[in-house]
Amino acid sequence: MRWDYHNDAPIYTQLVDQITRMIVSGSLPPGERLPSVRNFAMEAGVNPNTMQRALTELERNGLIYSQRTSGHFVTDQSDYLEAAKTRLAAEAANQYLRDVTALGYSREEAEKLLQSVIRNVEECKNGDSNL
Amino acid sequence: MRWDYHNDAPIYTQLVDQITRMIVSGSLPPGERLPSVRNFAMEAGVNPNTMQRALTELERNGLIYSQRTSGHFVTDQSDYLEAAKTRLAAEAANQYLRDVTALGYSREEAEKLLQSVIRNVEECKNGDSNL
Amino acid sequence: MRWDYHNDAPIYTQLVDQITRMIVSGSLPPGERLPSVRNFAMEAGVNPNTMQRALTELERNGLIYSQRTSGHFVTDQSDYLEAAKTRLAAEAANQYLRDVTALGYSREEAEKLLQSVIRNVEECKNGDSNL
Amino acid sequence: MRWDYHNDAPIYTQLVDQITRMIVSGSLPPGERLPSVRNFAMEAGVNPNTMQRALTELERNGLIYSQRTSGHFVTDQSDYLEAAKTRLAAEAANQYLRDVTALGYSREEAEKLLQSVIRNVEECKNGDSNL
DNA sequence: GTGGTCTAGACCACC
DNA sequence: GTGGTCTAGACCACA
Repeated sequence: MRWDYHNDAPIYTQLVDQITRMIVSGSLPPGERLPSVRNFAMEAGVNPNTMQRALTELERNGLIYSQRTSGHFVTDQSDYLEAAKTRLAAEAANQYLRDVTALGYSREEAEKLLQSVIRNVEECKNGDSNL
Repeated sequence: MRWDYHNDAPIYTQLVDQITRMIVSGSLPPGERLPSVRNFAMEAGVNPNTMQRALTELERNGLIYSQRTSGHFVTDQSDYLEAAKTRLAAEAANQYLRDVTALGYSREEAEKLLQSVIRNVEECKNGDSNL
Repeated sequence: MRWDYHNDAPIYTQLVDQITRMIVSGSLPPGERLPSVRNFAMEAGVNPNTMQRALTELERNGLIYSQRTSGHFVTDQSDYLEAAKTRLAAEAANQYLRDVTALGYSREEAEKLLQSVIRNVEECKNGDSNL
Repeated sequence: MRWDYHNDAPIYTQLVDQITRMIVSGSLPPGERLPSVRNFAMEAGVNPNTMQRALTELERNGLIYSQRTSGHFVTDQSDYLEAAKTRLAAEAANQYLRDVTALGYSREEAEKLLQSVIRNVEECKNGDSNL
C-alpha cells in the first residue's frame, strides 16, 4: 500500500478515503482485524492521534467497528459494504455529471467524453507495458 | 447567477471555479468586461480582497486579463478557452475514473454506472416536469 | 516602431523608456522635431495626457526641449546625448553585475555567462535567418 | 540579512526576489526550515500577510514547500535549485543585452562595456581597502 | 504553535 | 472611477 499525502486536505481525511477504498475494494476483507492504532499509524507514517481520528470517522461511517480491548475490525455485514460501495460510486458519477454539465456539455457528450478518456487510458497502459 | 459556498474549500477557490465555469460555458463571452472588483465582490457577497485574489488566479490561468485602469476582461483567444474547457472536462473524467476504480470497479463498469446514473437523472427530470 | 506595453509598469514610464532609446540610439536624431503630442499619442496608441506626461519627464531629463508654440525637439547637444547613452549603459551593466553576484556568481563568471548568452543569441539569429 | 525596500515594486515581490537569492546562493540551504510566517514577517519588518503572500509565490515557483503544521522548508531537490539559479542568471544577462542593444550598442560593445565596468568596480574595492 | 483564509479599511498610481 | 497593495486583527483546522 502506498501512503502519500497532498497538502490541500487534512491528513486524517485522506486516511479515511484511502482506508475506505481498501475496505470496499476488498483489499481489507470483511471481519479483518486492523493493525493496532499505533502500528497502523507507523505504517502510514502519521501521528497516532491522526490515525485515531481517521478510525473514529470510519467507525461513524459504519465501515469498521471497535471492540474495547481487542482492536478495530472491518464490518462483516457484507451487504452494508456493498451498499457503501455503490453509494460512493454513484456519488462519484453524479459529481462527474455536475462538473461536466457546468462546463456546458450535454449528458450525451459526458458519456462520449468518458469513453474517449477510457480509450486514452488504455492506450497509455499498453504503451507502458511495452517499456 | 447563484453564489453559494460550502465549507470544505476556501471561498476564493470556489470563486475561481464558478467564474471559470461561467467563462468556458460561454455565459461570460470572450472579450466581455467583468464588473469592477468591488461590484463583483458585492454581487458575490464576499470581501473585495477575496474577489481580487480569485481574479488574480484567473488571470494567472489565462482566462481573463486585466487592464490597469479599465477593468478585467475575459480573454478573447477563443481557442484558449476551448482548450481550457476540454482540459477541465478531461480532468473531471479522469477524477471519476480514479475514484471509481479505487472502489474496485472496472472501466467497463464505470461506463455502465455512468449510463445508469444518467438514466436516473433523466427520469427525475421527467418526474419534475410532470408535477 | 513597435509600441507594446506590459502591465507591470505605468504606461508613461514605458513611453519614456522607449523614446529615450529612440533618441540615444539615433533613430530620433538630434534637433529632430517630434510629432505633435496629439499625433504622437495616436501613433503610440495612448491617451494624449499620458504622452504629455512622458514628454514632460523627458524634458526634465534634458533629452528633449519644448519651444512654446512650435513643439518638442530632440536636444541638439550631442555630447549630452552621448553622456546619457553611456550613463544608461553603465547603469545596465551595474544592474547586471548586482543581479548576478546576488545569485552567488563571481565577476569572472558574470563575464563568461554574458559571453555564452551572446553566443546563444547569435545561434538563434542564424537559425531564424534560415527559416 | 538586510531587508530594504524601494518604492518602484510591491514589497511582496521584493521579498520573493530577496528570499530567492538567499536560497539559490545557498545562504538558505536545501531542506532548511524557514522561520514561521509571523517571525519571518517581523524580522523583515512587514505584515504577516505580506510575507505569507511572498512565501505562497515561492512555493508556486517550487523553491520552497510548506508542511501544513510544521512550517516552510527550502526544497531539497538541489538540481532544481541549480536550474533556477542558472535560469535567473540567464534572464539577467538577456535583460542586460536587451537594454544595451536598445541603446544602440553592438553585442561586442556590450561585452567590452561590462569588462570596463568590472574593472571599475574592482578599482573601487581596492580603493576602499586602502582606506 | 503552525499555515492559511477572510474581513475591514486605508492608501496609491493611473487614466 | 479603475486595479492593486498593505496593514491590522480575527478566526480556523491541524498536529
